[in-house]
Amino acid sequence: MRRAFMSTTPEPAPARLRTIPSRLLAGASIVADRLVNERLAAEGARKWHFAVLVALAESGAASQADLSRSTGIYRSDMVAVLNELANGAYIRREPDPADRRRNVITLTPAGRRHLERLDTLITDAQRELLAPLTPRQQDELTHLLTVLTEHHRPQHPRPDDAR
Amino acid sequence: MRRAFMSTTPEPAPARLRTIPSRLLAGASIVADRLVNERLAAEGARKWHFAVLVALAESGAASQADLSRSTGIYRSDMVAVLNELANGAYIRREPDPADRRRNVITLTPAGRRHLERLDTLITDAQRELLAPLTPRQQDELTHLLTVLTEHHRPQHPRPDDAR
DNA sequence: CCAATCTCAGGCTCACTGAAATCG
DNA sequence: CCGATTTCAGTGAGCCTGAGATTG
Repeated sequence: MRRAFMSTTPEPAPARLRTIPSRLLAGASIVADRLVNERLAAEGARKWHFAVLVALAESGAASQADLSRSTGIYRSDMVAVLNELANGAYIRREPDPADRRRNVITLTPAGRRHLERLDTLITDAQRELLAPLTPRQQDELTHLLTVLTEHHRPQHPRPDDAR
Repeated sequence: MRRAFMSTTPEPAPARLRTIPSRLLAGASIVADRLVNERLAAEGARKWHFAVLVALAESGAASQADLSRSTGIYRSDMVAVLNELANGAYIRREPDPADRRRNVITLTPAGRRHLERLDTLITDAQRELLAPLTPRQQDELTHLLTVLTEHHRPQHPRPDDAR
């Protein structure tokens, strides 16, 4: 039929599978994650590090539960992420004198610099991810995904009172 | 200091995080997967079951390596999926007389019926997923995701000769 | 000798649950 | 007693690697 150079016969996915939105989303998400992680590896970081640092930079000091809600990381996983960030001296974790159940997480100057480095890497990754689309299409995709996720909230059902 | 009446404050994600395409894709993918899995649970199935059954229905009998390439499931995981499908008598797995390294996987009549049930469930899930978008937007999203994933191939670098 | 297939035995990340200890 | 917070322990899916045995 098609007289192309199918030398190594890649065994294409059936049409019935290729157009399923949930499969396309999964595929795109894997591509995106791979791009992001490849970049962040240069700084020995993972995407959650970036999310936590951004949240701290935007809202100032916060408790772990606050960070969990604003970044979408589960409280259980937050512990490990904060340990890693504290090891790099990017954050400080101190008990809250006003409410001694809480830890207050604070961004250090080193953390702020780290954030700016990660921000560059993340931005590069997004650019590479969206490169095959026109600027107009990039905005449209972002918009459509925003509508989708907003509508299906609680997308992360609030890590804590998820019961 | 801070009065604690903000007990149920949802603590929104920072703007700097909310608009990052890779994060939006991850969020949408989670929503989609949850929707799909909730539906498939009614038949005790998972999404890979559907993918394998579709591939078999479209291309007829195939080896496990073929199925791996056309569905995107890794050869290691394929074994377990085929075991599960064989347990339900949805497929048969027999050695290929022409090439005794291979197994020939065949769809049974029960498998074909199972596929149609799963297809309905998957279709329902896609409809619910895309419900917040207009039909025009649904097509656009599918198109944009297709361009993205096609461009960034090998998205699953061909499970077997990935070396 | 090289390549492909099937299988097992892991790896890691991530979403998610349960429960204990502490505190308001 | 109730509810919120931190932490630990663990599950299960999904993506991915490596290696051995068999066959072409």
